[in-house]
This record gives sequence, structure tokens and C-alpha cells, in this order.
Amino acid sequence: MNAKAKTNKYHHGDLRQALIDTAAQQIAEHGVAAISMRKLGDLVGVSRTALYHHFANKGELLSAVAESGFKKWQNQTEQGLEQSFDNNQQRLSVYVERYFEFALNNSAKYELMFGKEIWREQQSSEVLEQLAYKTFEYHVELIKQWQQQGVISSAQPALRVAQVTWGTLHGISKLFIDGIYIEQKNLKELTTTIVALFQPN
Amino acid sequence: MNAKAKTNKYHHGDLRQALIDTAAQQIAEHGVAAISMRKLGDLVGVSRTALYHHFANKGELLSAVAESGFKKWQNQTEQGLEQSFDNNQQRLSVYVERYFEFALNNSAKYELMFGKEIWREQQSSEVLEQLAYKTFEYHVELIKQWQQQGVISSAQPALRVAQVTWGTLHGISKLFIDGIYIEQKNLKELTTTIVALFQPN
DNA sequence: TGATTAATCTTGACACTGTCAACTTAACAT
DNA sequence: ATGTTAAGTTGACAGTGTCAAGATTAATCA
Repeated sequence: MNAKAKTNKYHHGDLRQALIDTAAQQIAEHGVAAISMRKLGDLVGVSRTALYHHFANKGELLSAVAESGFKKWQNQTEQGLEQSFDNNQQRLSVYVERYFEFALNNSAKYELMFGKEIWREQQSSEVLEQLAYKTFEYHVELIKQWQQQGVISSAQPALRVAQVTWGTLHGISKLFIDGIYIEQKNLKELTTTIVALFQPN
Repeated sequence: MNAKAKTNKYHHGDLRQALIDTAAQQIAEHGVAAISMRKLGDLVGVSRTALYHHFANKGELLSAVAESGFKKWQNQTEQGLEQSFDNNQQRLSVYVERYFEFALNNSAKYELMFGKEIWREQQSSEVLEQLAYKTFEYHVELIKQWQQQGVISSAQPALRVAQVTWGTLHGISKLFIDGIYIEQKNLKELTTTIVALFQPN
């Protein structure tokens, strides 16, 4: 009945998705600052203001890109933790490594996902909030597991530990992404330090 | 011979300093995004391009504001740790609290000081790098002390611990500033959690 | 089918932005 | 007094996000 995906090509095809994809690609290649509505229109072969029929403003477009980023993150890390590990602590190590890997390999997208443009200035859509909350909840669940397994200190409530550890991962990622910490070769050592520091007393 | 500070008032007085001050104030009140060269010129009572005789571009102006921010940070925290404490751990607590306090009470300035506009896009002046490095070194020294006093785990090298702990403070600050973590009332509890987590094993 | 409604895209326009070039004014040094 | 130079000016250019009004095309209903 509704063969949307195939046939609905008004003038373009599926402009909305094309915009999201192209934006994501441009952001990955040239950073989030280098992207403009007009250039994006050009790239997709459509006029400057056509975008506004699919997104109320630039912020909403960027939010949509961020959404796709959260999905990617979720998939990637869930998948990374599926395999079996020598021990529970190693699983934690891998998680930390994966976090940094994602953040640094998708730095512009990461910046967008956790940037104030979306969370403070934009009043972040329901969907986005849901997705972001899900990734954080996933993190909390992992912390709980590791606390039970004695890999992470359980002297403090899981939620607080989750907030602090997320802060650690986020902070270090940001310091690298923003060019304050430079020596990326230290990342392995930092991972070791993190895992050691959060061990139970 | 050279009574610069007093007499050299070509047309304005000390435009350079006036620009830095006004910019800092505007940034504090309306955020770093809301500041433009032209508006700044207006506010100081000078034309749009007069600024360019004192700063090569907007980035350099912002860097100058950031410099003042680092100085303020250094003063404030050094002063905050001068007093005597009941015990060494309490001193750590206060340090953490002060960090958050500074970050949240000067959020826009903090954003500037550790933002990529300055560190990655701008190629950050010597002076700025020096100042920033100094604040980090100060942090490293504190970590060393706390390790010796048995307040922070000394199983890992001080530099790495310093990088991780700074990351934690920075990350949590950013999550609050950017509007991801909301409930500021949790900050005290988070401080407790941080201090507990970094205790020696 | 044909007519109408609604979605989509376009051009024109506005108010901003950072910054360059060329010019004017004022301060200082000889 | 004169000339050099620092400081501030206006004009201009290429961008930006986004609104309003009009044109086109697809979907929907008679």
C-alpha cells in the first residue's frame, strides 16, 4: 500500500535522508564547523532553502546526524563486548579502549553528539534524548556488572560511579579531540591507569 | 621615559585592554557564541575594524580572554588550597569542589579556555600554552603530594594519574556545562564519589 | 478521469558575520 | 616643522541562517 521508500520522489527522491547522509559525511571529512546549509544544498543538488522543508533549522539537521551517531555507537560497543574475554577486567579494558576508539575515529560526530549546540542551545528532540539516555543506561548496567564482579569498586552507588566514569571517558576524549592532550600513543597507558584506579579498594 | 600606561591615548585610551575586558564580560553574560567583532567594537565605541590593529583576528582576541581565564583559575585555586585542613583528604575534596565551582561559575570562559577554537583551530600562542601548561603542572604536583600522603592511589605513575583525574574533572564539568548532566545538586555527591574512587587500593 | 489540496522546491531578500584595502587622523621623534 | 608610524575610519566582499512569496509537482478526493 505504502511503497514510500521506493516511489516517493517528489523532486529529489529522499531529500531528508540524503541531507543527513551528506551532512554526516561532510562533518566527518571537514568538521562540524565547515558545514553550512547552503553548501549542503549545493552538494545534494538542491537550492539553499529546500532544507527547511525537512528541518526547521540547522540545529535540527545536526540533531538528526547526532541521532545516527548514537545508533552507531550503541551498535559498535554492544558488538565489541559480545565476544568472550579472558577475564572480567579485560572486558572493562576493551570497553574503555572502544570508547576512545569511537570518540577519536569519529571525532567530529562525537563533538556533535555531546556538544552544547544540541543539548543546550537546541532543545534536543525526544528521540535524541531517548537514544542518548539509552547509551548512558547501557553504561550504568555495565558498571553494575563490573561492581558485582569485583572489577570496579562497589563502595559507591552504581549511578554515581557511572557518572564519574563516563565523565572520565568523556573528558579524556574531549581533551584529545580538542587538541589539549596530544600524544595519542599514551592512550593504551591511560586505559591501564583508568582500569587500575577504579579497582575496588 | 616611557609612561605608556598613562599617556598613550591615541584615540581611545587602552583599546586592547578594553577589548579584552569587554569581551570577557560579554562572554560571561551571553556566551562565547554571542560575541562578534563588530558588536564588540560598538560596545567599546570604536569602529568594526579597529580591533584588527590589536588582534590579527577573532581567534587571537579570544585567546587573550582565555589567557586571563587561566590566570584567574591559577589564583583562585592556589588561594583556595592555602588554608589549613582537617586532613589531607579534605584538601582533595576542596580541590575537586573548587574545580567544579570555577568551571560552572565561569562556564563560558571555561568553554573558551579548553575549547578547540583555541587549541586546534587557532594555533594557540606561546603565552597561552605556557599558562595552560602551568595549570596542568600544578595539578600534577598536587597529585604527587596526595599520592605521597596516601590519599590517592600511587600504584600508577603520577603523570598518568594526573591525566586521568584531570580528564574526570574536565569531563564532568563539560557534561554539566553542555547541558547533558543536569542535576547540579548531585555535585557534592559526585565529589564524594570521585574522592572515594581514587583512594589507594 | 479531473480538480483540489498539500508537499516540495525555487528565487528574492534581510540582517548578520569576519576581514581586507585604502584612506584619514593624531602622536611622537628628529 | 616635518615626516614616520600607530590607530582608527569607511567601503567593500564573500559568506552565513532563515523568512516570505511564488512556482511546481505529487497525492488525494470527487
